[in-house]
Formats: sequence, structure tokens, C-alpha cells
Amino acid sequence: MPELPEVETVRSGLASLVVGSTVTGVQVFRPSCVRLQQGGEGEFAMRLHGMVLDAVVRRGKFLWIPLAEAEDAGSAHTPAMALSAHLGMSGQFRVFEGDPPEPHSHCRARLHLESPDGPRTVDFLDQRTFGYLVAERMQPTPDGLPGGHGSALPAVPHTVAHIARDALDPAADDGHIVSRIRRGSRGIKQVLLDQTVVSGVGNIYADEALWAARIHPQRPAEAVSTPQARALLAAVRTVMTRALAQGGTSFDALYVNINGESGYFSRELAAYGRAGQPCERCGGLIVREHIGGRSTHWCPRCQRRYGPQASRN
DNA sequence: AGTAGCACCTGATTGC
DNA sequence: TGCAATCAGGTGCTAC
Repeated sequence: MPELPEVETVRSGLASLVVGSTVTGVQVFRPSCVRLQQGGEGEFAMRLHGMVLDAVVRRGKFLWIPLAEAEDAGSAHTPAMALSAHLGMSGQFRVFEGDPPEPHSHCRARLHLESPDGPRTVDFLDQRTFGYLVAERMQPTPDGLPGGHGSALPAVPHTVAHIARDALDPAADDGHIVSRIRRGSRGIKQVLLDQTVVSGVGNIYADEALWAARIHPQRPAEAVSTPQARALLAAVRTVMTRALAQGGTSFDALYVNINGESGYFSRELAAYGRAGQPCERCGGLIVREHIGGRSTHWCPRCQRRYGPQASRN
């Protein structure tokens, strides 16, 4: 599943292939992929047509492409609009140079571009259709700092305004994240998955970070100490940084891929998908349980529910 | 306000 | 063999 490292791989691949291109045509094969667009696919196509793709930016799992008017392209003028994209569970972008092939059966939308190097085609594929595209207005960031990775613009699209900065964002406020992590009665894993607390963490890296920090996924957030919350945030960063380093090597630039389930990093997972196997730290058996509808993996021996001193799991 | 639960969706896998 | 139930899960909405 695409989490921050996978989405960043997509972002950098897309950026290298489409920035500076002009939209010359828009095809929507499945209208639900633009379900967030006010006015539907007609409005979507109209807002994109003739615009220049100025950058590819990411915050957490959210991607967007600031759209410049042709006469403003490359200038310091701040784009008012962006093409936003979320990959959901199974979204992919593929870029073709020259004549594109027939659209894949999972292709939900296709953008035709004109670049200085000739025509380009961008396909948005999404088997499970949880992903979406939307052409929408940008708004300033409250702190005046860059909205995400890939652009210095202090702006984010409307659908991203409520999403917290991600764990790898240089502008992330650790003190604020730690205090929000420790708030409330929810299980700590639920809090990690809450994109308004810290963004970019999905089901796989949540389990990995909790394992690394030795915290039970169901420990109430308010029972997590400040040092533990700091360690957990550090673990989130470590696991996503390592995954990103691997993801970066497993993709071909022309086949802009996401491949959460079979990337090289899957071999390094310590908890996720390892139910019944020994914990590599203590030898206890990793367990799997459905928590809040999500499969959750942990070591009951070294991840204690109520803290290091508790005798009960 | 904070939290829980469900809808959304399709293809692969499992069970009978 | 064939069909139906189950599973995967990120986000956003609704209900409590």
C-alpha cells in the first residue's frame, strides 16, 4: 500500500517527467475518480486544459501539482490552482513518451501533455478505486512555511489543508507532534494512522514503528510517556527513511510505479506480515489481530500494553 | 469534542 | 468445478 516512502518515489519520478509540460487533453474513463470535483469531469477537464505543470509536491500520502497559467510558467507567480491526487490503496501513475498504448483496464484517467521534448501521456491507474484526482484551489499555509516536499511555495490545496505535516517534513514541529500523539483515549496505533496528527504513516509502517519503539498498538495514547512518544516519532522516521532508500532503487523512471507489497523493503519488515514467526529481537511469536478493521501485528513479549513495568500484556 | 464505525471498491484467495 | 464469502485498507462521512 502506498505510504509516505512509496508516494515520495512516485512524486520524484513524476516530477522528473512532467514538470514544465502543458495539458493539451484530459480523458476520464471512470467518473468516480474525480468524485471530489465540484462540477464533475467536465469541470475537471476545463480547469486543467492549457495549464502548465509547475512542480510535483507531496505532504504525507497527498500529492499535488501546482498549475501555472502558460504566461506565468517558471515565474515567481504563485499558482492559485493545483491538480491534487491521492493514490488510495492501489493508485499508480504511468508516464509514456510519444504514442501511448491503449489504456489499461484499470486506467481511470489520462492526461495528454506537450513538453519541450515532445508529447507525454500520464495515466492514472487505480484497481480498487479509492484514489482520486481533483483540480482545486490552493490556500496559504498558516505558518507561511512550504506546504510540502517538492516546492517552496507556502500553499496547499484545499483537500490537504487539514492534513498535518509529515514526519519527514523539515518544518515539522516535534514538540507539537509529541503532545498530540499523547492525547486522548484511542489506542496509539489509531493515533499514528490519524493523518491530522502526523501524516504519511499507514498500516504497515505503523506496525513497524510500534515494534521498533516497543509499544503495544492498543496502549491508550494518554498512557504513552513523553520519552516513549519521542522514541516512537524517531522510529517512524527511521523506518520510513530506510524504506524510502530502498524504494528509490527499485523503480524505473519511465515506469513510475508504486509497489508497496513487493518492494525490496518488504524483506526487512520486522512485524507486518510476520504473524506466527519469531520476533527477531526476543524470539517471542509475532501475533496478528484485527484492530479497528485493520490487521495489526506485534510482539506480545516486547511490546507491553500498559508500559515497561506492567506484568500483564 | 473526541471517538467509533461504516461506506467506498475490485481482484485474489479461501471455503463449502 | 463453481460459486459465494472473505480479505486487503486510506480517507471521509455520519452517528453517538
